[in-house]
Amino acid sequence: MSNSTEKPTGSEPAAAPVHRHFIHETLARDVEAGRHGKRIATRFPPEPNGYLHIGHAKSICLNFSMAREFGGTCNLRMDDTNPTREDVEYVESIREDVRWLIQGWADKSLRLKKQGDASGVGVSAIESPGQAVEPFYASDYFGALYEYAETLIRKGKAYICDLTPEETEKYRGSPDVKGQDSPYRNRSVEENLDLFRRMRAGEFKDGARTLRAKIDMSSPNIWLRDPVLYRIRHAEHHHTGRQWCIYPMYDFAHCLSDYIEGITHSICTLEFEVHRPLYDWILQALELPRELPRQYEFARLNLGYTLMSKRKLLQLLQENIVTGWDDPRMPTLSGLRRRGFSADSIRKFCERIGVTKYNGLTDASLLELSIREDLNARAHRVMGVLRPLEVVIENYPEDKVELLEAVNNPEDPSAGTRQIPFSRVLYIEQDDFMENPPKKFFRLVPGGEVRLRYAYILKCVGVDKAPDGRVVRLRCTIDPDSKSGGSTASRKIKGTIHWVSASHCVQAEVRLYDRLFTVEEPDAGSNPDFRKFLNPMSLEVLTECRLEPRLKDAQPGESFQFERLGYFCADAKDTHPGKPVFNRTVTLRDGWAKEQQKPS
RNA sequence: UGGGGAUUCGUCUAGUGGUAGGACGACAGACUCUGGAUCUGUAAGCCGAGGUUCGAAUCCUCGAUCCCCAGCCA
Repeated sequence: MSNSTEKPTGSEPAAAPVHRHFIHETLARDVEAGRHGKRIATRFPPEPNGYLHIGHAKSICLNFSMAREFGGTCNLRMDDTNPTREDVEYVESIREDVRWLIQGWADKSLRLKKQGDASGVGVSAIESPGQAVEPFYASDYFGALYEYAETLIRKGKAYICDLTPEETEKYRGSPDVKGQDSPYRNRSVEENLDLFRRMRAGEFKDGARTLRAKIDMSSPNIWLRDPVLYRIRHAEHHHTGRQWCIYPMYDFAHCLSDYIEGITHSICTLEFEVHRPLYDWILQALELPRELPRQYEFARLNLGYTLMSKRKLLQLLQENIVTGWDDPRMPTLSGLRRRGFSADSIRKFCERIGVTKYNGLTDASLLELSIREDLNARAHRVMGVLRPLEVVIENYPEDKVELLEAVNNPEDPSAGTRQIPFSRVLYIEQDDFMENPPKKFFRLVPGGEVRLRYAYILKCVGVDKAPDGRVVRLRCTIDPDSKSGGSTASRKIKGTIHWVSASHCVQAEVRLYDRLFTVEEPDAGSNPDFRKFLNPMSLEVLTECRLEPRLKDAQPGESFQFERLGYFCADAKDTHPGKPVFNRTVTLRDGWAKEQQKPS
């Protein structure tokens, strides 16, 4: 929340935060009006058919922040009504990702349920330690849902339809052509009940019949043209096994799951706006005793240079374009985590982008800002040379080693200092030396000087080349009085570069990640093949990197700033004791790169 | 051309009849032993046309453009 813009009245402090998005305002109004006994209960209802991505994070943050703000609850619920696409692998990843994202922030609002309980009553996971808990499952309510369906039949508000899928489509009409009533629309309650029970008993094949709501085939809203409520699927369900061969559709299951769990505000994305009349119709048709939940819609996240559809992300994986759901180039929470994004930075990002009904395209720089901001404050600075160029200091004794003091984080004095070894042979970055430098290049050039970070001023006195002309070694000298903190240390030198001592450094693999696509909207347009826009440079693996000694002990997942280069984290999977592998999370802002891009 | 939504700097977002503000990005400068961080400054916007009003981003009318809906997916 930003600060109030209101002027203080008298000696009173400024008023409470004023920037509230429309969902927040709705909830505040409902609490004010005493709806639901002033209670707020939201839910995050992913379908376990893929991994959670940054778009889900927006929804998670929204739902949990509302629960948090109003002292309410937020249920984690698997929206698992389609057995053919769902899997326990996804259930587990979703649990982990949600927990990771909200940990220490909204975990008090999180509601799970006692293992095996199907009542829809939640428990606080952190307030009931030791208790076996699990997410809510829409599939836990299949029994209750079935009863509601029979109730609807008895009320004459639903019927069994024998139309084939193709016929059903034809009868439905099109947006500007009214539908026609199904010939089975006026079956008796008794016949409907009998048929429905036999559907459940497994007497019919997949697709042979459906249960449909009896609403209005001439409605301008297609979702009100007798929508299918139940379909036959002889399939094993990841949570209910072989217990059922009929499964409820989303529209039937979702509103009722909300009702069963006592959800007050059912927040979803814009594409469900046209379903809202159906959400309300089902709940009202059942004439339920308790106050009903209501659905609200917000715009899903679109982020530049990436994809935000589970189907397309799965395609990337199946075509081996990425290595898995947690490939650091993926916009999944597991991918971002592995890339080095903190939960904090993602929450900050979600707060920054706001919540509206405008379907926009969020600039990727906003996400980069969030992680840079976070890591700038927290990450320890280290020196690492990605593409080494050997430097021999001719006026430095061969057997001498000095330990130089370096600060761990200039943004945080409490992070302390460390000692780094300096010796006659060093590595510097190939990019930090140029024989024929362009204007404004102020690093090392033949005959020129540069400051070695935390060490001496270095002068290049000779360049050794391979037969092919490639520079293989720099012969240099140091100004012995120029040691950081020394007598002539304050001599002004334009450039400062990083380095490592050749005999002390650790060799490591570093993976340089870049955006996955070359265009902002790889899936824009009617039928685009987003693979055409894959960025061939989205991953570059460097195996000859030389890092300062302390990095040998980097812990999996630990983040650092490699000075002048960017933020890197030790890969959680491939880092082994003494043998780290680093992922570049994000580069530092690079004024030099910008300078180079300028036309001239 | 049926229905449902949306439209404010390049991007995201405030504003609810009374000076269009913030953030990112861009640009310029200061500072800097990270071309980082930090600081300062600059440019940049109400989809359009009418109307109501002393006064309109805001209210009314008519247009324009974009998104969503014709799964027995969610």
